[in-house]
Amino acid sequence: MAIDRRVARTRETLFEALLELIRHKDYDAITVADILQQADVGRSTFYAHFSSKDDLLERSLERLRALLLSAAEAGGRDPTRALFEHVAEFGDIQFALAGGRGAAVVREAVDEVLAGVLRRVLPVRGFGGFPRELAVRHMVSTFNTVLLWWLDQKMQAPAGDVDAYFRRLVLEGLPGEACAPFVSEGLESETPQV
Amino acid sequence: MAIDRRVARTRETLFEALLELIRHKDYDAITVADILQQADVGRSTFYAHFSSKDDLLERSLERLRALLLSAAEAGGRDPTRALFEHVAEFGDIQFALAGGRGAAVVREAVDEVLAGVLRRVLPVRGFGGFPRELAVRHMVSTFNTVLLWWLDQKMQAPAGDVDAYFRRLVLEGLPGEACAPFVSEGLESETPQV
DNA sequence: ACGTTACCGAACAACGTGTCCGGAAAGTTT
DNA sequence: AAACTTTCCGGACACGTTGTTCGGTAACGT
Repeated sequence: MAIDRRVARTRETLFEALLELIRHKDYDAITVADILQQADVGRSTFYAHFSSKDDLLERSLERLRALLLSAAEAGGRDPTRALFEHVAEFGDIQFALAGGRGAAVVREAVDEVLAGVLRRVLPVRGFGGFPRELAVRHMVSTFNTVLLWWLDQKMQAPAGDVDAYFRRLVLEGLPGEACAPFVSEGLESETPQV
Repeated sequence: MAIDRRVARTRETLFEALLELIRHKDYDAITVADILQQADVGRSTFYAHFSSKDDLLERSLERLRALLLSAAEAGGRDPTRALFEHVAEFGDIQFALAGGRGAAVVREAVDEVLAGVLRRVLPVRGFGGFPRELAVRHMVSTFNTVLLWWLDQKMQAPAGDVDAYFRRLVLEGLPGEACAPFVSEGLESETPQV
């Protein structure tokens, strides 16, 4: 007994309705009624599948997570570049998600995925004095920063260049002269070993 | 004619009531009625001063912004260290703000303050191939990452060490060997000049 | 063709929001 | 201290959103 076509169709419709609405409205400003109208679905039907608007969003993010994970794994030794390229394909969707408050939720999802991948892949020790957790978080936040900057630039640069930016930021940082006078002192000071 | 003491007292009470509630509850889950009860203030009085709960939050953040700005400026050539030290003083408040969803709003405020300071201080060009905006964002997000990591660690390390971490991440990045195999290829590849 | 399951649509209570008002209380001015 | 001004209270109100319920109808699976 396979899944009833109706439930599959209804859920799919609701997923896409939410995404479509997020494109134009802040997530917080979207009501269940809006979703129902967009999806042309009855109220009781909605609550038969999802317990709330947030529930619907979470299920949607599960799909996003699966998408990103498979993209990263398909990238082999170059997972971040694969992610950037993947974003380039589904650009308008991601771009829509980048604005407004709903972005925070999506950002967290991306964070979660990336952190999960990194924790699985990275060595336990050997971060040159940096706590492992801090190193992981730094890579994740840098990736997110580069990605959001790229989206705000409407993805003018090719994905490969963007990935190169990301790598340079993580591995080499910003050139010292450029950051003066903001980050001026303590350059040669010893870093604490924890 | 100075400001009526009552209005000053009422607003102050409401500010602190919101902060106190944020310590224990998610910002989204806090209702106006909660604030009224906590502050022992009438409903109509609340709306005489603030147009909504979000309005109250924004005004609260204005105070936070002023606080951070003065702290950063007082730090002279070492503004980030001054910020870390300031957070260490008012630790429990900041720590409370770090959890839950309300954190996103506060994070944005910190972002805004830092980005403003950076944009005022940093040179227009000379980022070694990095777009200026990307460089600014990277510094801001790295600062936020280090700060949040520190708070999650319950601020065990001294502020000076944390600031050193921040500097090293921005100026030198993570050691290459540590990041392999995640960031493995393209190390010596030329970086695009935009 | 049959039984099963999902959908609709309307109604419902519960809750939160923002506004309005008259009377009481605290502040300010002379 | 008295008169004047402003704020506060607290209760009531209309409104929108949420999540649930139920009988009738349509679509599905076998």
